Amino acid sequence: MDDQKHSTLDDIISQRKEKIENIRQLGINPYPYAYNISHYSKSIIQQFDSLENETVQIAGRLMAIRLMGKAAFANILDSQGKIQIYLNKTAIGEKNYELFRLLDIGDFIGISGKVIKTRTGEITIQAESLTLLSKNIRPLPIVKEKDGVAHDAFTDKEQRYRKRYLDLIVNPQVRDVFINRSKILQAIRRFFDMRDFLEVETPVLQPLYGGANARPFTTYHNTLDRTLYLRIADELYLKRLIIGGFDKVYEIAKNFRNEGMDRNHNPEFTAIEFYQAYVDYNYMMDLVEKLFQSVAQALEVETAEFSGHTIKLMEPFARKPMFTLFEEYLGENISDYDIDKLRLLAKEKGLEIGAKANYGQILDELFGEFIEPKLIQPTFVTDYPKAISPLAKTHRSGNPQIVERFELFIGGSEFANAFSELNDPVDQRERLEAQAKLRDLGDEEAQVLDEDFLQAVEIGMPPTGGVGVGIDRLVMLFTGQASIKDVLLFPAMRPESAHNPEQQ
RNA sequence: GGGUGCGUAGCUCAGCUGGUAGAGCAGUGCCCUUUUAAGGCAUUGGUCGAAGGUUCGAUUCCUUCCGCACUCACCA
Repeated sequence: MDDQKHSTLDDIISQRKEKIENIRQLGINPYPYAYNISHYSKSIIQQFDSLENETVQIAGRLMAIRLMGKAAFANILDSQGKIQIYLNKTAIGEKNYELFRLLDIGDFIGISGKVIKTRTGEITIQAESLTLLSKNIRPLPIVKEKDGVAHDAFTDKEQRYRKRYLDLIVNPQVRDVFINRSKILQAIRRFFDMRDFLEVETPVLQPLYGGANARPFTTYHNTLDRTLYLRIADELYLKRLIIGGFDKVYEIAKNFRNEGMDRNHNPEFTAIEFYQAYVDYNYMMDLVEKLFQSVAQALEVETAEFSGHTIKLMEPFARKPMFTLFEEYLGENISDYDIDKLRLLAKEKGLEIGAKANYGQILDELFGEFIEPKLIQPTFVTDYPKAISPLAKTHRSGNPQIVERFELFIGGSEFANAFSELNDPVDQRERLEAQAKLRDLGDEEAQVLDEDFLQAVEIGMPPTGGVGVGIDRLVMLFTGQASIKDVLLFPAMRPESAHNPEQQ
């Protein structure tokens, strides 16, 4: 017998193409146009008592075949989960059984049949008819499972990220993460819509970029014959809308930053920014706290497991001025330190500080090193140095070095950044001019002076509170994922160029 | 960017101090009409990430490069 067939990947693919021809010769279209579904796997299992012996029609992907001569069990995966089907030659007929023998794991099929329980008690659909819905020609990773333990699971992270469709087919817990991501986005939109915020869209392609300290992506518009930048933040456009008279606006959008990639950073990431007229950062703190809690409610959780800690989400978030935290964690009241004393303190604590660092930057370094990692439970840190906050209003206390700004920290990382927005046009111009000087001195992340934005502020901006929240990180918190790649369907990956040198 | 580790069949993994590779699953053929990591018998399948080097001989040792993970630094 020369029926043995090789099984390299190419062999398997050509075998499956032959099967497609065989199926066509049976008079069956391997790629039909539609199929009527009456139920999904999960609803059949949940409603078994009322569905027993009823006829249902389901469709999904064949994930396992246990063939026994003239009968077979198989598992079907649909959008809700898996269910077992049972077929035998007598019930489905000669021709359909012949078709079944030409099927492979990975094919889509439709099954019409009775809901039964097998001898071992598994809810099963006893097929009365079988319809091929789409033939697979490239083999899937095979994952087997017993007692909830997956065997030979598809675990290679690189392959999972590069071929997310396989990851989603084969790893059900991955599907859940992205379902939860969608629920989180829905909850956020509902939260702002209920409070009469207007959802807006502002440019991704910008002649100038601003609103954050970051390096941009650069692109080029042929008709305009000029360089454009991909947005690094929504801030300056959303403020123009507050100036334009919308009192409450929000935007959920991709930002692009031409910086490093690691488990907390992807070159494109999603953020929400929201602005409200006539309120200050205290009001916004309340709003952020309510936002997090309403997301928790939408997911029906009160805590989150994140970076090895149980985060309590439903209790009031701590609120502490930066200087108070310094006193708590470093045992020193540094509120009236000048730059030299700060520099000395940093040195004593063994922290390397660049020679050009200003007062605010040294303070920020100290904070990032000694305090930030210790802020595990949700904590609003308030009142930041002015030098690192060019868009925030000077503190009402009168200390000219401090602005009204807060950041929310959870599990040692930043989740939100907010200001009482600077609306004094003269002050704002001076601050952006100071940033421009930093740029001239070589700080690539310093902000660009946006003349149109300054003119807008000169037209008059009401007192305004503004907040930015990183959505990917929020999803990491609520889904317990340690890497941003696990909450992005298609995370940025370096090209696999080794096998395709032409693509370079 | 630095450090550590990894890259072997479609998938999951072995491969000891160098002698051109093995298993399970998937595939193929046969048996099997309530199985469930179904089972039984047989069987195919690999430029061992890429390129150089050492060697009579490299999956194994060395160098460089590519990719991924972890980690430190930086950033949201």
